[in-house]
Amino acid sequence: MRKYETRIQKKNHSVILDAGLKIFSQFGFRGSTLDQIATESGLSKPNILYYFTSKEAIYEALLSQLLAHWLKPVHDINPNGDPIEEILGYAKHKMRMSRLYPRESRLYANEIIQGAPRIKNALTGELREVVSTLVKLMNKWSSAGLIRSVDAHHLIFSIWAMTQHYADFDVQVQAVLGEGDHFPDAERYFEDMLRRMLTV
Amino acid sequence: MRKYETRIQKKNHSVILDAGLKIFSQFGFRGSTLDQIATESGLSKPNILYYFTSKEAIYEALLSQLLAHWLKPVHDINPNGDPIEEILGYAKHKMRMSRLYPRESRLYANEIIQGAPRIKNALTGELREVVSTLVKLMNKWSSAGLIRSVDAHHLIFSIWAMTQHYADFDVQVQAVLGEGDHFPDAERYFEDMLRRMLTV
DNA sequence: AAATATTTTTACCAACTGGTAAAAGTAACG
DNA sequence: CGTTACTTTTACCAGTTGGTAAAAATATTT
Repeated sequence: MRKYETRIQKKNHSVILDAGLKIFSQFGFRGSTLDQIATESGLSKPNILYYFTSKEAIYEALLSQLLAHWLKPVHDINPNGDPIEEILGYAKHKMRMSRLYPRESRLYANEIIQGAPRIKNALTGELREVVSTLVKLMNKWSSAGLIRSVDAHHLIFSIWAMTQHYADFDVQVQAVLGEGDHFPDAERYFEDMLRRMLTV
Repeated sequence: MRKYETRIQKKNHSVILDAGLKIFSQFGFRGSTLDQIATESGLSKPNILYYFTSKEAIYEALLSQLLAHWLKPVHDINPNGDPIEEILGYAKHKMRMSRLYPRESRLYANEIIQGAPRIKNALTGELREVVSTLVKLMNKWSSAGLIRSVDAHHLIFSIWAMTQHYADFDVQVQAVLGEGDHFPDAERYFEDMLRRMLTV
């Protein structure tokens, strides 16, 4: 018997996930085919099914990492730090993730737009929980007069909406502004917006 | 010979477009099938292809209305009106459209996320043009000291991002906030945000 | 180098896909 | 009511889809 995971397994596993990410993020689950993933990964279709039991298994392996990935920066928020800087830090972190991981963002967007059929439980579970905690913290801050009194839920939604927009609607942004990196300007605008919203 | 469009044609044409909107907005172009549209519309597949030459023709008929539809409220902006109220009016109008036409919003989102393969020309053409005009107007307003000086392009993006978020990510919003109509709160938050951003 | 475990390829398949041809059915006009 | 124009159904097809079985090829261990 061999070890649990061989070199080859480790490599092909990640090659397939990477190809899957590229294809699924572009076409959604139903619109993607194993043949596309096979071509993209340089492996044959049956070879892919040697590593993953099905097309769905690849997709779910990708999805399962996603939510945790997006929620990680929430946990970096320090309840004892300076409120405005903590929220701004979170927003900036999220924006940076949109720049660095646009495919992940689009995969998530596709899943949500299509009704989140395979992730709804995580949304009403983990996501709701995390948001609830964050909302309580923000409300505590605003009660203490440290930030302006705003609807914390919708503040969070606006952070998500803005940051994800630059990843998911990249084509549109590029069409309007021309090609190039527009994140620096976006970040400046966004920081200004949040400071205005939160400064008492 | 008959008239150009019979009753039956008119009805089935719209029945098919409505079914197509529902299916395409949920699965994107590649992920949708004629059989789904057939089932949804209550017509047989060949019958659908009697009214539209192909699956793509249905999709493009839907797309062709979309951009104009989204841009209509921009043209209601009155350059001689009160700047803040004009921008707010636009934002509110856009938000209302997200509530009333979530399927259209999702269809558009799907198309953009997937790289806008059949609409890119319209983005670099009409959309860019309209945005450019609006940006000039906003810059004039801020030069005249009527609104705060902000990056007009990113202000527009933030309006789009926020409004579309409530349509496209509806499942997520419902998962976090519970089921119900969250547009009133969203609109209140959004109005507050824009006033804060734009008031000198 | 033989034996064993792992990886890849080849050859398939049944279900589904977008689309067509032609016949049958229905509506409307004269 | 018969003719013509329009609509729908039936039967079909070639290409694609996710997936399998089994053999061939390659690594790894002993």
